[in-house]
Amino acid sequence: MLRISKLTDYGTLILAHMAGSPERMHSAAGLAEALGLGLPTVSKVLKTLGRHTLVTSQRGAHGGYLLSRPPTQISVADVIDALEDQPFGLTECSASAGVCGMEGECRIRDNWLRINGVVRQALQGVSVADMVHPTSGSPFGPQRRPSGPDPGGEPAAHRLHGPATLGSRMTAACIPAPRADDQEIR
Amino acid sequence: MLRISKLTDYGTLILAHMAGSPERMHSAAGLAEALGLGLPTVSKVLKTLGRHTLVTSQRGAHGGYLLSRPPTQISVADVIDALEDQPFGLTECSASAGVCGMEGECRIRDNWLRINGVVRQALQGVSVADMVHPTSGSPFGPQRRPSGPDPGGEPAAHRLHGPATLGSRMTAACIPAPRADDQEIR
DNA sequence: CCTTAAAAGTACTAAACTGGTACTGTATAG
DNA sequence: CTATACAGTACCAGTTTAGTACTTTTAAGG
Ligand code: FES
Ligand code: FES
Repeated sequence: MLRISKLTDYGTLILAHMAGSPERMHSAAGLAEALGLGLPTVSKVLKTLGRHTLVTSQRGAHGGYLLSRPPTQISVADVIDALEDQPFGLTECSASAGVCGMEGECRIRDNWLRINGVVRQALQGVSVADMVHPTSGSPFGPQRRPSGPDPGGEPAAHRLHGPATLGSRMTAACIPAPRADDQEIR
Repeated sequence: MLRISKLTDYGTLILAHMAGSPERMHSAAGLAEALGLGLPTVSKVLKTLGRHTLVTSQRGAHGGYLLSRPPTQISVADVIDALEDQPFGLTECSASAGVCGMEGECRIRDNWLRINGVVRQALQGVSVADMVHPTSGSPFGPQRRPSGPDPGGEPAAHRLHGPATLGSRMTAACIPAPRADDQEIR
């Protein structure tokens, strides 16, 4: 489906939120409350992020999570790497070597590898600090940005497909402008 | 998982194979045999591609499928659009408008839209004709190929002679160099 | 006509994956 | 010593994907 998983989406959301006050320690419960997500879910995501050293954790009373590096140094690609358990790549075959017996003769694998590379560059060019910005600044990846017109203007040439149901409340995750009662660890 | 679906992978594979002899009509059975995929599956993919006008079909005896435009004008993004039934976008929320009630206040949606744009550009920069090339040429189009006329006849005689052991089942899909007995419609 | 080849359409099922939850264990502040 | 908060594991239900089967329609050719 060419989508990141919801958990990964939550991850970027959480980190982006934390990037808003990088010095502070954030508890899982506080983040869950602030973002409108379930505590067990947030907890799960943070645990995984911790395992991949994107956040550090402090256990015990008044514990919580802290970004382990400046938010400008955490790219969306990092988040994906941490939360998606399969290696990066658009096709199974091009994601890792050795899974397919035909690698030697395959004529399209190289091309997938290159596509993967370009996509990854794009993802590496955006940090979670960029995400929290109101989109104005952060002119996006230093590299590779095709010199063409801004993709935002993409003509509506391609029709919408199916009804895109999925009527669940919040599909992905949102950063609802920080609330007053969001005090986290005080 | 940030993967395209297998069906989509098959689609690029099939189209890349057809791009090897763009003028010829290919039957679903012939393609299935040549690529080592199941006929019902190939059939399903081609039907969908037809519905999205990437290929045209001819029914009846000696029927088959034909690329509906020059292969240089069919991008990987087009294939994805055709075969993935959800609209393009890395997150559900950024893929289409109106699914999320928080669009107004969301502070990260814009950034996802931009990421989507960059990724899409990368995917649009590669045509199925590029895919069949031995990776040497085709320095990965900056973006949209000039929609001008296709450079005409373009040899397309990329006939590598290959053993094509075909025995092993492959995970994704491979282009095993075209075989001698791959005559399709004769 | 009649037969045969081939695509179109519909529907179903098994398997895999995802997302979410529960429960139990461990560390730390006060 | 107790309350708090993270860690790890396991499980389950819902969804999605991939593949198959069956029926119908179209066209060519004798
Ligand atoms: S979550 Fe839907 S727009 Fe931000
Ligand atoms: S299919 Fe695995 S390498 Fe081509």
